[in-house]
Amino acid sequence: MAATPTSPSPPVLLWLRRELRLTDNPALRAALASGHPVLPVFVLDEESPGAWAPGGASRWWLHHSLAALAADLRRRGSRLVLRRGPYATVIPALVAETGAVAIHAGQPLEPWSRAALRGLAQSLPVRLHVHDTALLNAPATVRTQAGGAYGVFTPYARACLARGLPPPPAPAPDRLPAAPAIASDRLEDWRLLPRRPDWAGGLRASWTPGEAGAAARLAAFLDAGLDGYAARRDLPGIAGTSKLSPHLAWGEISPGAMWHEAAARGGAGLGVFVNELLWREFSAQLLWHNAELPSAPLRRDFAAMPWREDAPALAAWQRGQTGIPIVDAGMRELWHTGWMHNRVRMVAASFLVKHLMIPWQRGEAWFWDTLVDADLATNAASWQWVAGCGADAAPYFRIFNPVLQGAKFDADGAYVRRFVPELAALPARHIHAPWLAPPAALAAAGIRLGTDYPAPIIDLAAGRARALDAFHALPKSPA
DNA sequence: TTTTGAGTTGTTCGA
DNA sequence: GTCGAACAACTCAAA
Repeated sequence: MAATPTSPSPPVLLWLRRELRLTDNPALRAALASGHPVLPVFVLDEESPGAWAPGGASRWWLHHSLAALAADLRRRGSRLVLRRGPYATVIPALVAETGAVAIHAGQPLEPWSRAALRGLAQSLPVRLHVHDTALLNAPATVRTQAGGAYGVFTPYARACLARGLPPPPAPAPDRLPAAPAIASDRLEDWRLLPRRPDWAGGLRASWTPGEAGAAARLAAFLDAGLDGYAARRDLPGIAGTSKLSPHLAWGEISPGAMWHEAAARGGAGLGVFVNELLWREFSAQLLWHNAELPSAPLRRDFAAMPWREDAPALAAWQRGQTGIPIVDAGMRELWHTGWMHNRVRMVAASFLVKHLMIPWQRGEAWFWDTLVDADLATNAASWQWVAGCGADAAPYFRIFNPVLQGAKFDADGAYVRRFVPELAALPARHIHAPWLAPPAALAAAGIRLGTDYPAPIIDLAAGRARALDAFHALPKSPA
């Protein structure tokens, strides 16, 4: 046989987006199974039509997650390629540049990403294989007996639980067959990290982005045991939640792996913990079936709601200067750490949309920018739920009283003290309503209301009454 | 097709 | 201080 120059075997592209992990990654496994060299790529797309570009906190997270992933790949003889631009131009260019014979990607859940992939599937000269990487159950596969999509959580969860445990997570490969080297952007050049000012100090102190950080977080959470989870997860002053949400948001860990490890440990809180995973999936399938979820109320009659645009009140809420301690503590926790305890999210969100009657989309946008766990589906579905216009929404009269919520879930005031230090010296019985504290108590704590800490920007009872009136005035039953 | 039971997370008021 | 009822009506999901 005549000697012919051997051309390098053409690669397959492993297109990673929100599955920044090597463990339990169906797209990676399929790419490896193809027998071709695997070229992992991440494309930062902030330009596709309708794109929700990552917010500030998410960009910080993404930078460190990509750095961790690149290191994990290097250790396995591979190299992560970074490119920036619209999927519709960057992906075809990568195919042409590398001679790739196929692409393996995760199934996107955001409407704009789905649209981009649909277009690519039509136009690419090679096959685009899409794998379910983000959810326990692909949205299209969970249907009511009538064939429709679920709009109520409990029956949705029942249907998911009937399927039982997902398959065990696949381990990360030891090595990836290297593809020919091509140019990559430098991560630093993407300028995902804040500078001038560098506001990320609290984030660095709170989080370890990346697959290893996710695994360590899960292990620490499960080491503490699931037994008290159902009650402890509601207390913002203690470490009672898993804090895995940002890792899940970027796919550094799979929900299936979380379920498996939690089930292996067992504990009375297991069911509640799995339900939290299913809430994430419920939101994802709501977005899957309602592309307008992030912008328009699911219940159309809410279009008539007399929302108030109130820039000063919105700014006070964003900065944690409303004069309502539990709200301000939550908003400051968010600002400093990129995360807010779930219970406090509900209270702070309810205060914005009910007491202040500011459109839920303003809160959604702020959370999108400041949360390290920002997820399009969860964020939109949760804000709509609080506002009362979402799926399975709270009854209109369910308006959180932030004073009662504080007294109930932060009884000793530890949470408020941590994030609103100017109130730290107030005794617990006054800390959630300093405007009701006797002047002597305020003086003893060194607090001048209106100077050291704001007076409430709204009378809680009046705000509640105004919201109830507005809900009553809504036209009944949508047209 | 009709019926039936149920629906994450709350607050207030009055007995 | 505690407890139960009221707060609307509607939609969903399954039998």
